[in-house]
Amino acid sequence: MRRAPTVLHLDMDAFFAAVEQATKPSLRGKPVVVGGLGPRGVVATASYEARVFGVHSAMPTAQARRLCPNAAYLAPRFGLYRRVSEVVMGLLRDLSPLVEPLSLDEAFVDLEAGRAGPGAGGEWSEQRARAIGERLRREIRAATGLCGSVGLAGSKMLAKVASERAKPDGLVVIPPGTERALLAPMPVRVLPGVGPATGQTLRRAGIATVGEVAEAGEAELVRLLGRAHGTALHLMARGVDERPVVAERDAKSVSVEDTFDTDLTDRTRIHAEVARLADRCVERLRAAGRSGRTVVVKVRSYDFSTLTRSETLRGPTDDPAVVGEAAARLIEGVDTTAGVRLLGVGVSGLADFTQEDLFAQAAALAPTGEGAAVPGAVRPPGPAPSSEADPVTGEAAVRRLPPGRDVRHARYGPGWVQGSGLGRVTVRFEGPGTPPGRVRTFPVDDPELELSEPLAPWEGTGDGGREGPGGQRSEPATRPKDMSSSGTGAPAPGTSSP
DNA sequence: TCTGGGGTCCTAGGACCC
DNA sequence: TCTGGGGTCCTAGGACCC
Repeated sequence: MRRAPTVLHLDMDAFFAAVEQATKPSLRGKPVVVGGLGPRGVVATASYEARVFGVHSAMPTAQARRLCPNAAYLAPRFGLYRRVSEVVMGLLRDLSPLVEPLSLDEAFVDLEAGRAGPGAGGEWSEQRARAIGERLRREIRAATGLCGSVGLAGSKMLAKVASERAKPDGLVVIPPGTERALLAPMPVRVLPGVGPATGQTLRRAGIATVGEVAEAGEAELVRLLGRAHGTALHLMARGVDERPVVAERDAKSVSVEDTFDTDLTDRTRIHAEVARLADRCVERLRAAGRSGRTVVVKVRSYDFSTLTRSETLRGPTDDPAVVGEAAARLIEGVDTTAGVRLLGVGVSGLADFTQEDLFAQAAALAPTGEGAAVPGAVRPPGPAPSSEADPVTGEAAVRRLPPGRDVRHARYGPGWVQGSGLGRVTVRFEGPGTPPGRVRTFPVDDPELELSEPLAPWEGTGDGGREGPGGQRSEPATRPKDMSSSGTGAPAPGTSSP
């Protein structure tokens, strides 16, 4: 256990919603809900203004609308969130090479592994860690305009507990030595790995607080929860957490899934959807430069019961045809007559692309390497099939103009879709660097209106010259060493640069 | 208007092998 | 001629996390 609080946990505040507010000035200070907007959507993130009404993550969007009808309901813009996340993670890597991202908006940092660690800069102390955390928060705000909360402690678990207590927009240190007393009265749910089911099991055993878990004894916990879970919990409850911060690991599986607005029963349609999902899955697999051996099909029924069927190939593949055929075989064996609300296709048992190459080479050299007989052995050279071309139905058109979507009008410049329907679309014309903008309504097929790429909080809308995606180098020049004393608190509007 | 989408890890049983 | 064990792989399901 560390003697100084040098494990840092960063958690961005209401991340998706905050990015939306940073790039849509009219939404600042207002309730914003980001998530699925369809009949079966759920909330991904609610802004703090929306949380006041009881809206929270994982809540059905329909329920959120009842609780907070006046919020702005927006479809997620993952590409933009990823770009903002990369800037934030870059700031973390300036603190230490040992950064472990947990998601787009969360990461651990091992400060002791940093350049400023012992050997380079002397002893660690609470004061020193706190100063680094506060500076980080200023840098994040200066670079992105967003708030992040920081927790500092002697272990991952406690650092996370600390950042939770720091929210919103704060910093909390849990000095090593104080953790056990701090944890004892807290509910078991704060322990990582304790969810609804484990919480229930513990409650039935008369265990409600972390202190009671600590007193329960390892044997009892193992009996209740199984070997791995029981021993882990026993340690955590006493504040013992030696898990190291580990820089990002390779993914172990890739999967895609779709929930349908209404349940599917038609067999032909189900097969077509599985084929589409297989293609999308392989696209992602290839983009990651990986291949995999096990193909998984997932089916969620009308009653929410879920099953999976899997098949392991003789060798890893990234061939869309091979994955598609395996998925088709697997779905063939599932009774879907009662209705299907979700379908998914995944690939696991991932291998590096290089290994796949060797395998493919070996197979290609084999005398009569029949592709079908040796699944995954041979990949035809063609490109991965592109995903389905959307038919230009009315429904599809609406799908492409979901609330929040970036558009651009030839006369009025960049803006975002506030709503659409009945052949019309309402657009608010504003951007990261502008004051709150006005709303105008157009026919959905207005030739002067086109889809456009998101602007990041630090990208001014200026004279409207849109460069499109790929402006990697137009990212803010993040130089935290130079910026540490110049945090103005506002994102640079950057209106002067073309 | 009940319940998204992307993951991770663990358990357990059966097959198969030594 | 029998109740023996252990390891690994595969499949399926479940809990949990963000």
